[in-house]
Amino acid sequence: MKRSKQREAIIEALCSTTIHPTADWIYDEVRKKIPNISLGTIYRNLNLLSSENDIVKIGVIGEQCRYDGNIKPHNHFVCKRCNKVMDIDFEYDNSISEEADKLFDGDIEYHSLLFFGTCKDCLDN
Amino acid sequence: MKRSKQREAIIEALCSTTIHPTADWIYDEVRKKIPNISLGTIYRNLNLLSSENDIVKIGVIGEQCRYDGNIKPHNHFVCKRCNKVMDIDFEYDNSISEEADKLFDGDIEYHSLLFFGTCKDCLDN
DNA sequence: ATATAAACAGTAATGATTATCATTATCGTT
DNA sequence: AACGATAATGATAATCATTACTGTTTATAT
Repeated sequence: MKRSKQREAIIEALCSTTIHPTADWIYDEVRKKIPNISLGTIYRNLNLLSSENDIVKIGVIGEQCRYDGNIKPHNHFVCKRCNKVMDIDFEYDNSISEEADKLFDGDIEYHSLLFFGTCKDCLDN
Repeated sequence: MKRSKQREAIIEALCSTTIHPTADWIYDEVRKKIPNISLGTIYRNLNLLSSENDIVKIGVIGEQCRYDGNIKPHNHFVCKRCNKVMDIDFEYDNSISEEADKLFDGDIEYHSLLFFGTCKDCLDN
């Protein structure tokens, strides 16, 4: 894998925020520094980086895929009303993948735990 | 909500299998009984039923959304190689949504726990 | 400096899902 | 049993996030 300033800018944008952005958001953000970057480059690198486990592909929330620059194991809350994705600090056994792996007839590498509901902002409005 | 034989056939198809099918699979299945049913009807009803909590929308795996007729709380395993979705029998505390709700500044309704890895069939090939 | 392979920008294509709309089916009321 | 109100449907078009393609540029090893 060669270096590229585009890829570095994508990582920087992703790590600068906790909103768990979409490809579009990252595109807008990176264009401030590299105005002619292509949206295809954003997608190509997000896929490449997540396949290398340098970032986390959270999955499709609403219409678009969400990404996370924080690769430390943690869980997410998704607001069903506004589609906001937030980190959720919930102490539970993060080794459940390993435990499940022992019981499962196949190979379990990792897990994803998502909580769904309504965020405070939406409850207040 | 009025009855419709299309919706009933969709529920029947979904409950007849454990493969956690896509809308396309259900479309093919239901067409055996109702040959001129429309794909739009499949999508419309799957969305309606999941919003009424009569079925479960697992989410997008690979390219397409997967559904489950089994609404009893349970977890899923996703094979990253073949995109197969399987039920996984893993005993853990299903009340974590309620516990997380107490700690979270917002309203948590439910959670989704997905395990990712490689299934036995793929490991053998 | 040059070779070569990866990465890029720009654009077109793909394909799952949703929207539209005229028609049909359901169901409570008469 | 016919009626009226409205939910649901089939057929098709539209949407739009993501991926594929192609000719050009860039990084890096020799």
